[in-house]
Amino acid sequence: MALQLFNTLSGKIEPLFASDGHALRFYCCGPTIYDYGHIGNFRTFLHVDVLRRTARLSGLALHHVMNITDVDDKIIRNAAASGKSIGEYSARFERAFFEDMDALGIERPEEIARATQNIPAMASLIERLAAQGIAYKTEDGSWYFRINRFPGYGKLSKKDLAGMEDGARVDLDEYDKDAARDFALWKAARPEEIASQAAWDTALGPGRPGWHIECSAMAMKYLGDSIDLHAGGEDLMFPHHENEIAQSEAASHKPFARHWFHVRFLLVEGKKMAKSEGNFFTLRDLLLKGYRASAIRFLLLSVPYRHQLNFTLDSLTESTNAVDRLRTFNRRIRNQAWPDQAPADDALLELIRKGDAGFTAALEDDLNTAEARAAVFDVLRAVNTAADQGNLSRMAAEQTLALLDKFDAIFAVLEDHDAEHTRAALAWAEAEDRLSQVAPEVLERFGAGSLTDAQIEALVAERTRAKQQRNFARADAIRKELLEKGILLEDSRQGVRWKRT
RNA sequence: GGCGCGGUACCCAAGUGGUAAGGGAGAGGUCUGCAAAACCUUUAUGCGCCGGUUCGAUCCCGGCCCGCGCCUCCA
Repeated sequence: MALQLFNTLSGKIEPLFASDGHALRFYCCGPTIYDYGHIGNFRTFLHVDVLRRTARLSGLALHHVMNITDVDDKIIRNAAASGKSIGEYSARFERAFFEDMDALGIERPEEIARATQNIPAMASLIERLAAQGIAYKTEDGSWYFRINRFPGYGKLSKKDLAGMEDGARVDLDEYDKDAARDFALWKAARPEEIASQAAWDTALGPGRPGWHIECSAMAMKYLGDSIDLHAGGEDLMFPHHENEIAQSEAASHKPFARHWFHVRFLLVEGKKMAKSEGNFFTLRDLLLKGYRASAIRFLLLSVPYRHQLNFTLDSLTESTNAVDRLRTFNRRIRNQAWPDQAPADDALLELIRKGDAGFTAALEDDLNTAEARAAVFDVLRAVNTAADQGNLSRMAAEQTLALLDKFDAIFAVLEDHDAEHTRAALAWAEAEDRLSQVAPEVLERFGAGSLTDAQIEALVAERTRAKQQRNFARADAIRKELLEKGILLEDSRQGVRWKRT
């Protein structure tokens, strides 16, 4: 069974396929690097990541391009305010963006396309539109797209142009363009933009590209006139993606993207998480409060992409516990030797097989991550029960591990890298003089003077010796001391395990 | 006003025309030197409200109430 995915354009769930028979050519609108991203931004990239991983699970090869918008009004404004060029200003936010992507376990696309490195492609696309009279230049030297020359305008967002007549919301007199809905393709250079190195000399005249033309030009340059899939947050549907369609299809006279994928918003207290609302959390905020990167990933993926997710710190704690349970289970099954034979093995093997099939089927059914998760927990409980009763065979354990590997190829939370991401966030906070934002327990557990792994191991060994001598008072004292420093011990037949809480 | 989405147990959440997955939390229990982990039991005669279709609806249709998003930069 192939991956079935909701297509915003058709309004239906449709199979996703590579039209060239080789690789899925897909484009995802990336970040504008004027500031740190918040976790609402990353929700989109996380679900695009699951889409990537599921497509691969279904046998699709990928050619995924993501843009970086490294020139825009906010970048120009902030760069000017700090006396830097736009490149100097935005570099640190691009670095931070990829650090956050890594901490959240998001795979890199096959190609990253920076707007400022693709100006010629944008200029020539505008020239193609100008040659048809669809792009026109205004007195100040800017270029606009003439919407009434593209009859399909509104087909993606299902907007009726007749209901958006000129003058309805926009005062035409403020603009030097033919119709209020016409959107900017090229913005004529202003003096301060030349100072920030945010202007380019092209046949269109000095200036910089509009946001919409960036994506059209880069998608077509890297992936061709007609692409398989285009992804982004739901807010980009209109006008951004609508404008991309208009630009690309008006220029090429071919369908631009066959399949459109939109991820719905993350809410906070019932409202959209947004910079402008001030109700946002960055990944760094949360790591410095002591939440784990894996829990954030798991929470944001647990609600399917077509539903809004109301983010709360409580739900993040729940996710932490759920990830812990999965990790404990994974360690238990992976690190123990299981007998060749076990009673009731056929029934258990069948249950695992069903769980495995259910996991894949759920993902292939429009990326139903909630149901996929549930399939794994079903197996977890049954296998733990069998293991408790001595009824887990080596074969069943291997099948279980195969499912866990498949699960982790999508969810990517079983391997514990949380401490290193928290340490990195702490180092960043120190460098940025933001230590006041760090929760005390994070400082204690991960900051200077916190226990190293070797010190922990030594204490654990000392406690084991004390236990062997039946000096339980000393053993319990060590356990208590470690727990206060965020280290939880677990005794088992296979020895003592410890983990950070 | 136009377009789109949603209202399921204490919280998060899946789902189907035939009688409610899963996670978290709470309570009780088993196991263990004690813990932790794990397991067992337990928490919706009901899926926003009112009608309709049907042998039967949480799931289909109609109306209503509530919430969110887009219609302007925005993941």
